[in-house]
Amino acid sequence: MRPRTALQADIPTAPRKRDPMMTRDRVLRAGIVEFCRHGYIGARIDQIAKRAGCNMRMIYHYFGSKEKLYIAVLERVFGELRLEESRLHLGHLDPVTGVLRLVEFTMDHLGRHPEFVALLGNENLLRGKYLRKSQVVPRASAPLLEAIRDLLERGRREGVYARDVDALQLYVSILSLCYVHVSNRYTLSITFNRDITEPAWLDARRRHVQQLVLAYLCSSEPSARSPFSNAALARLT
Amino acid sequence: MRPRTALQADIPTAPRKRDPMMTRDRVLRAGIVEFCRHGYIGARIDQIAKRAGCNMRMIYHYFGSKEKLYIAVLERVFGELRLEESRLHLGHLDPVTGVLRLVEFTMDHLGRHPEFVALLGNENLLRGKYLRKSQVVPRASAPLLEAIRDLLERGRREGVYARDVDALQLYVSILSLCYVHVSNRYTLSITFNRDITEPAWLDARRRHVQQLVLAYLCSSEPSARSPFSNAALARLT
Amino acid sequence: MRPRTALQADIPTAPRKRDPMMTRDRVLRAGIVEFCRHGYIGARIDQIAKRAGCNMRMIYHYFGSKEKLYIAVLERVFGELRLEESRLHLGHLDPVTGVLRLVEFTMDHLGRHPEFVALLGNENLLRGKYLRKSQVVPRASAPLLEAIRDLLERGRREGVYARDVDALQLYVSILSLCYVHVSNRYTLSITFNRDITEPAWLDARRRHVQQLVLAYLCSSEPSARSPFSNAALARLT
Amino acid sequence: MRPRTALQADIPTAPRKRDPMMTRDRVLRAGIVEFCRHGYIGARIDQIAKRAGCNMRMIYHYFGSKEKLYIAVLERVFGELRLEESRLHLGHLDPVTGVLRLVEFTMDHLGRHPEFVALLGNENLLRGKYLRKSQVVPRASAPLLEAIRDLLERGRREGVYARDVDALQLYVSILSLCYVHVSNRYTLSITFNRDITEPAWLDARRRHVQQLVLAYLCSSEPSARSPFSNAALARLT
DNA sequence: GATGAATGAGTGTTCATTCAT
DNA sequence: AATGAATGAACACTCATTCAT
Repeated sequence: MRPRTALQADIPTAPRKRDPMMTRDRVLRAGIVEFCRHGYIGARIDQIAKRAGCNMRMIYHYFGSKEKLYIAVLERVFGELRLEESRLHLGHLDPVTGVLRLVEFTMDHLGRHPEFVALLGNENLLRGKYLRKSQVVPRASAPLLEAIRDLLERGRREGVYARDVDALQLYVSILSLCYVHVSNRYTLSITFNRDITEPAWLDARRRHVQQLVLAYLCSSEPSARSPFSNAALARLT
Repeated sequence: MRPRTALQADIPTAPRKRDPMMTRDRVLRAGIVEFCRHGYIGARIDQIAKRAGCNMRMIYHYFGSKEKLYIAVLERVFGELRLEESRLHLGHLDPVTGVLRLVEFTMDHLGRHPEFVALLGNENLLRGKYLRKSQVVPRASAPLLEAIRDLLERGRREGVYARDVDALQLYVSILSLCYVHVSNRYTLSITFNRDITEPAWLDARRRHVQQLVLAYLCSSEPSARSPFSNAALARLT
Repeated sequence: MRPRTALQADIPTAPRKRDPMMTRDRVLRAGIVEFCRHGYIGARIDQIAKRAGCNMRMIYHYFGSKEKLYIAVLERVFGELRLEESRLHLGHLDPVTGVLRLVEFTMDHLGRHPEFVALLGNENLLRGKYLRKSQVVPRASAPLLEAIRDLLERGRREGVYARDVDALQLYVSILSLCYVHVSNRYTLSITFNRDITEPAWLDARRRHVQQLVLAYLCSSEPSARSPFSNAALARLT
Repeated sequence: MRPRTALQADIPTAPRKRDPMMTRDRVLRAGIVEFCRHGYIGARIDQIAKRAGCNMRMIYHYFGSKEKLYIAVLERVFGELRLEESRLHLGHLDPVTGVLRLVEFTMDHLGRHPEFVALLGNENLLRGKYLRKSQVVPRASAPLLEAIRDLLERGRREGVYARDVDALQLYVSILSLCYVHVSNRYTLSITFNRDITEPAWLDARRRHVQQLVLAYLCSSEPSARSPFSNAALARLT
């Protein structure tokens, strides 16, 4: 059950006559595709207009400028992610299932939206210049962090999680493990001479990441009696 | 011992007279900065010239085109990474120390070169179009993978590593864990309302990542008797 | 009755407001002048824009590129020639009148459009690179050749023309005799130290060319009894 | 027996060491090729340098500027033509043979040097701007005209030529008839959909032109009793 | 005599944006 | 609401030419 999102180019081709909201929406979705594919600077508004099946002038009519359209795109795409995250209902799942579900969802979402990943990467190239201007996005991720914190706490109480883990560090790790093989799929495939976009490799990666995360959460910190204790581990403490 | 590299904007400002190799090098280093900061499309030739303290024409004299300069930049920056990796001498270290060393180095290198990370991100936005054209880069990463494979094998033989791990998966994970908080430091800082570039957070991250990796390598696969086994884990096997 | 054509620089200077076809036409006519005067490489887009009284950008709006504008210019100028030729109605004239009419028209047209001649010369310098790309021009000259063929045949039947002449050879000769004193008027005037653009000389030339062509068509091939037969003529047969 | 000229690209490839006159000559000959092929504006001095197997700086050393090199090229190429013309010794030939010889030579020379024709065309595009600056060329064609005048006069005296012909008009006609199918070979081939550079067509053309010229010279002016006299001829007188 | 480095003024072309209808 | 025309500021790249060795 993989929800479809606006990232696919499923913009209706027939330009409905005189349907303002429709046109606005078509422009926005065309913008998502264009900005994801070419970044902010690389995006061409005549291409967006063409893809939206409307006049370039319409884009200015509805969004005012390239920058404002771009910000609208950022908000839409982030909003979708946060919305879907909220639907995971992590608070209703047991700690292990919850973490695994989050990993699975994150990997699926990024895997299904490689161009959203590209958009993110581009926004970072711009040092967050536009995301910062958004009124909505910066406030939206608190619930997720709270849900993770809750999972970790419950896991500790139930004795299934052995460590005291920072929720943000954990989420950044989960995100990272699900992100780079998507964001850097081209350079990785080239430098390691291996197509890392093939389904078999991606399946292996999902298992690998879930085991990584769980092994960490469920094992205890290294100690003198730990089987993998040695001199090098001293540097970790 | 953290070697400084060309990524910092430490290009001598005084345009030495009639020093061809010097000029070429200054252009290359100015190109690294400009391409890292603005990506391929956003980079401006005249800005590179200005930063290199030379005439725009010189760039074409030495590199022929924006594209060729960009490829030279990619090769330089990748070459540096691979060179430093080779100096880790992973083959001379015991398995645990070796992995920790690799994690440490990767985190340091990416942390010290956030703009190299941006360059990578941009090259992926372009779908690897230019990296693919390089004659050097695609061939350079085999040694690293071989070194990791060797570490894992020795760890297994010595009984310190419990799992049969794919070297590429492991390296992609290490890279990921060291990469995203750099590549996405702006969007993460904004969405989580927390400055993740501050040294304290980065130190915590280093420990977190090293523990994550080691916990995974040293623990055994989940089994029926495992303390953290439960229904959810069935999906992992 | 000498129709004026676009070759003269009679482009209205006042930039009418919002008249797309007008603007397009003004660009085309400005292009004719600029390309004729400086050739393809020497022509400057900004000069064309200035002459057309519009923005450089408009040229790309209407024609797409310098090359496409140049091809449009070629097509316009050739089209004009072929159109006027078709209006001669050679088929309705008796053979002698027809040939004289064609000579007269060709000399007039080239004489009135020395810059079209320059344009032709330049296209040959480029080895026909652009004319070849035209969809229209290559097909347009068949009717003329057919009309000449008809004139020659009727002349033969009526006994007024003594020779069996190839229509293409004849037309190339007529064209040549009307062409070079225009195309090469500068070098000829310099090397022969004589202004060959003065009306008196041009009038003399017209008579000379008409007599040359008619003398050839009406006389019979040299034979043993021919008054101008001699040893040298042997080489002609 | 077709004399070779500098127009062929027979520039020795080995850059002789320290042979000033040699280098100068190589530059000049490379310039002929480049200017002929691309015209004045289109010619690239780095291409000339490369073809001459020397440094761009040498061109400025020997010729001072692109313009001066171009003028030197004009003088060389014109000088060659006039030199060869003088070797025809028209004064020693009987009138018919002389004219035929001149036609033959002109057709051969232009046919063998299509790129010289292009150079001429280009110089006319520039309105003779550079040829005018030459000290040598403008004065060199008087002997040829004198020789033609002598041929015509002798022909009249001997009774073989029936008309009183202007020498310049005749020469311009001969030149024209030998010139356009070379200068305009591309546009003619395209517009008439026929390859006019094939040997068979050129052979036919030579015969055609010689007959055309001789028919004119040897026939008398049209009169009332002339077989080809009709109403239309009235306009010729 | 000979060379490679260096330069400034263009050149065709592109782009986000505004005007007029 | 919607459109096509029009614009000015860049942009990558080129060229004849000069400088320094």
